[in-house]
Amino acid sequence: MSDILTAGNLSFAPLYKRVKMRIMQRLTVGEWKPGEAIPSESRLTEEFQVSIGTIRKAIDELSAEKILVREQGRGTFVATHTEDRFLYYFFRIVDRNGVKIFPQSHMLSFRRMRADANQAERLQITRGARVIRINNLLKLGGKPVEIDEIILPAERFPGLTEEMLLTRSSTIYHLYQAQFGINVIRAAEKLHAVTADDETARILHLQKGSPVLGIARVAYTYNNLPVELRNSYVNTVDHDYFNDLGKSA
Amino acid sequence: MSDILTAGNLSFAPLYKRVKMRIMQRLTVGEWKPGEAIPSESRLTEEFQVSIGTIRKAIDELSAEKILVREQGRGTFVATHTEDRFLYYFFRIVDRNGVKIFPQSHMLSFRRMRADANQAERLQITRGARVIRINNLLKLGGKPVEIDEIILPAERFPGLTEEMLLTRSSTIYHLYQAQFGINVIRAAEKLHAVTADDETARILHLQKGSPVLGIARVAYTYNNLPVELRNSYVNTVDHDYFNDLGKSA
DNA sequence: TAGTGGTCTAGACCACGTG
DNA sequence: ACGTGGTCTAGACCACTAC
Repeated sequence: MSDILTAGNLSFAPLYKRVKMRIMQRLTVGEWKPGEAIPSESRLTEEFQVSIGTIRKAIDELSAEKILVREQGRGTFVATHTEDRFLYYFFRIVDRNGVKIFPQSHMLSFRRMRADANQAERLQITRGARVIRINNLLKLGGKPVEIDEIILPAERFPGLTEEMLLTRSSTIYHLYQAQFGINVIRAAEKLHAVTADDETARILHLQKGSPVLGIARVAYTYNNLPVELRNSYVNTVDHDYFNDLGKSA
Repeated sequence: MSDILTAGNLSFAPLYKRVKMRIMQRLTVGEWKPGEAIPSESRLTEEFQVSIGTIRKAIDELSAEKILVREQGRGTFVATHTEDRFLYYFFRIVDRNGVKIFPQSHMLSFRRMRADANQAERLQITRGARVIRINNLLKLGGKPVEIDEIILPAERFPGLTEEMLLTRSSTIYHLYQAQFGINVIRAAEKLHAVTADDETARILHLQKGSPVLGIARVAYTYNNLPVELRNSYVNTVDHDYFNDLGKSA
């Protein structure tokens, strides 16, 4: 990703890269929304006045980046945060047998506050800007496994209420998308082992002073724009964080 | 990867998939060795009697999987374990500022032994088969950060000696490749937080009972064949394990 | 049956690295 | 100057989905 495109200059980029960027632009402004089909390849040829091979190469890259999803015989769709996609890309906790199950989320608190220096820097907003802090407990198979502290820039989530989070039926990333048009497509995580503080230990049913896996995440939407901060602590007594290195998928 | 191909049946797979598999076959048997150039695309056209577009699509996938590396104007090469590649794909530890530096490895022990049930299962060998156990200490900027226990199936590493490991000048994956023709292309890791045992704490300059990040890795070569087991413990006081979710690269 | 994405071909021209 | 991979085109046919 770190090439001429992220640098902003695409005047001299290959045609298919420019087509790709024009498609991304239209996704960014919400012309084609998550779940919807984009125009067919042959229609895009007319629109962009390039050959179908060039269109295909642009879409190839976008679908490799999980921004678009192709379905033979049906069309090409803007990626949505279905449970599958969430489990596959953004939730890495597995049980001792390597099996991943869908977590149940329980909200512990919801509060509006101001960004401190660190949060502001990571979210690329000004210090003191309004943010929303959400604390969740995730259970797997009924057992408390992870606690999350989520920080959202309030400006990007206008009208977000506690009620909306309590009544949501699917993942929070799906809510960002459906309610605020924010499509999380990437996240960077830093993991470390720490001693659980007393409250964390209590909530995760661990003894005082137990080690937990800490995860600091920044989630991004199109154009590497940060939209969510998340600090998590995971009880890894019966679960692991799974990671596959060197895979393309 | 989990499609018709890994299932072994490729009679009805698309032509480019069959070409890809024929190329992989020749990599597996060592006809083209890491670092060497494979024949040019136009030469492969003659050899396989398919159009250049089909060859390109096959190579596209292999280079997306980091098995081949294209270099415009020069040719297409079998991927090698250079420092860059190692750092990028198989070494995830960064310092507090997110900067990755190349680790210095110090061998603590080298021993031949027999696989226990768990090792045998993960390496897909028979219980009691000969294995080699290597313990290394990794330092970053002179500070002890990670200890590794590496288990290798002896059969795949004939003639591996302590001496070879002590005198190697590059990464251990490079040694597997140069000395034994084994090219690690993928690894699966499970991470958890644990309390360091006393010896681990001592070696990593941690207080007794400190939390450390435990990593259990299985490394694979072509065709998902496991070739190395690795259990690591990382001092995450000044470092993190970095992971990028949802990226294609 | 019509429309979609998936495969495959054949050829032209460009950009790059090497001699 | 030559050979390499990179881009782009135009068209044919196949496989799948929906109506």
